Amino acid sequence: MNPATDIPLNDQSESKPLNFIHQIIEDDNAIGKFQKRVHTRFPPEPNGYLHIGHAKSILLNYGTAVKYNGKFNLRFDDTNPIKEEDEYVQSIIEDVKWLGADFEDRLLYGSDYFQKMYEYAIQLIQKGKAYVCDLSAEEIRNTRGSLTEAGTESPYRNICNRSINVNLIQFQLMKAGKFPDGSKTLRAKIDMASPNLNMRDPIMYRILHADHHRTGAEWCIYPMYDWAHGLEDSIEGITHSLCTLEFEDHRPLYDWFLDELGAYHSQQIEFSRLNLSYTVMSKRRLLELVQKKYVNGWDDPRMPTISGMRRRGYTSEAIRNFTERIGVAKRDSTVDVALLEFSVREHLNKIAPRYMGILNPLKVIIDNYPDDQEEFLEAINNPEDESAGTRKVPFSKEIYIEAEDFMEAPPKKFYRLAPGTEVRLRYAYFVTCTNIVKDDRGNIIEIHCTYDPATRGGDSPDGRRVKGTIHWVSARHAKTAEVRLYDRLFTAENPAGEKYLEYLNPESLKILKNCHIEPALFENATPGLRFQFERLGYFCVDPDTNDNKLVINRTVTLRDTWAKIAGKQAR
RNA sequence: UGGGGUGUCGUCCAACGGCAGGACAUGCGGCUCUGGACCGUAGGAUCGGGGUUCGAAUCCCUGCACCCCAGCCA
Repeated sequence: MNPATDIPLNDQSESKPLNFIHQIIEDDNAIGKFQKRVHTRFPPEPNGYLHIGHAKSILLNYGTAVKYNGKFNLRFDDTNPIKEEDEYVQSIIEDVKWLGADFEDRLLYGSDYFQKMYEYAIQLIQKGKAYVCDLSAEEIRNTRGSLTEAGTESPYRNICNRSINVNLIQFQLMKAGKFPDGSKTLRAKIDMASPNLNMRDPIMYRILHADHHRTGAEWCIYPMYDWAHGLEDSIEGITHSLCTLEFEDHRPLYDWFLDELGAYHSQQIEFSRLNLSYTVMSKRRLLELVQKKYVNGWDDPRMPTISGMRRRGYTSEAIRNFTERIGVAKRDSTVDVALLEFSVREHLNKIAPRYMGILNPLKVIIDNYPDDQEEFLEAINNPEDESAGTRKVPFSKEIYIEAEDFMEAPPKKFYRLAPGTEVRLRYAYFVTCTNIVKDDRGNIIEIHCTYDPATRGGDSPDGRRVKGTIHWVSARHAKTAEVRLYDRLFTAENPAGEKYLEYLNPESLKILKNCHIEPALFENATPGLRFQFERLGYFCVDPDTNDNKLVINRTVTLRDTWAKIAGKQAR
């Protein structure tokens, strides 16, 4: 700490340019606005699971609070009982915590302020700035005007028709449940001719005889977003109220309410939401994918949800690094999913222990290896982390290798096993392919090799070199696992529009039931374990795992240079 | 055609009147018991047209393109 400022010195703020929001904050602090206080919040509606776009917002809000030694609230914006559920509240709390955004004891609910909001509404009515309107939903729509034409005033708008006292009584009767749903609203009296549609006497309260997940049947009038949100920020003393671009048009209304009430006034700042290539990010569409079973729930590893990514094996640190890299701005943008995957690989490379596992097995018999012999060869657990140590991997006469690592007629630059070629079995021996066994239809069933005993451990005493090193698992010692391979959910870079379902990737999930893994992994395999299958990618143990079945998810593949070369050769 | 926003490498973000830079992606090379990781290297951008200025991505004018808004959703 710097004793003069109490600000942590470890951040890189001098070296990195400020994003535009932090620039605003520093300008604010320079003139002493908010007494140099910074207090942010993440205000989700509990009507769905959080996705990576929310992660951007959470980490921006939390990171901003940390950077300026401020506070961060988690506040549920739960003003619409029809759409909201406790299940969503619980999942959101879990996700925010998992991301590392610490809201301390400030787990808050907009619904806790309903009484206060009600009292504020009475204040506005008393000021002559709000009125009860009997127009139906359709009538309100018809009198709102259009983008280019002014609206017309409600007949209930003017005090000549309805005195302040009558409005007050009507509003109290609304709250008391005397009217059916949709029969009346409380509206702000602003300007039906405003070019900003949000200012055309916006609705503050609607009647909804619905049970709320927290307040039950206590209320039958519920505040609208524009009315509620600024008050929630105000009540909590939020300084910088960060939201996405589509609320820019709402800022004049946000300001109007707070100014008319003379209430504490936080500053709304808008930034552009995150779009990611090859996926969809709207709650509506994610809900549809879940409800129509295109995926297996909100936490399906193909989903861009926080819970899906967690199940897929992504780390919160990787997601944090990703959101750092993408920055914050106001222009519409679609981030390449490759950047996310890079962040995931980068972190997993440092922390994931390595194991060997065979996804598509091909049996290899080492003819000159003694039938009953077995030995245990030393393997490095993580070349990026010496403290991860080593382990012993069993070896025997019959092993499995990856079917893709053998070709009868190899193309140029294929550095793997082929008739007559020698490769290294990782941490084991050099082997040379001597024979191929096929079935009646010509499919390769197994291959035969000879090994060089002098190369034990993988080094040749005579200094001869091999181009390729492949992974393997001893057949006798192998354990079986189900491996789920995930690919992008959509085939289109931007699956936009109403026909987005047409771009669903039919190959986004492939289940391999006969995978062979080394015993050390089997012993350590508890759900959530993240590891690398050497040469294949990063994987994790899925919670579907039980005593009878080990289920493994592929998180992300390793960069595959050979696939690129092979792809070019095919073209 | 009202109002509010936004235009910089393929993508995302910087440059705050003074050499357009970084990351990812891509190409090439090196290294390697993971064709991984890592290292090096190359190509690649200021929406158009005017103007101000010694000097413009940045300021002014003028076009153009894209996004958002007519829920008793948030």
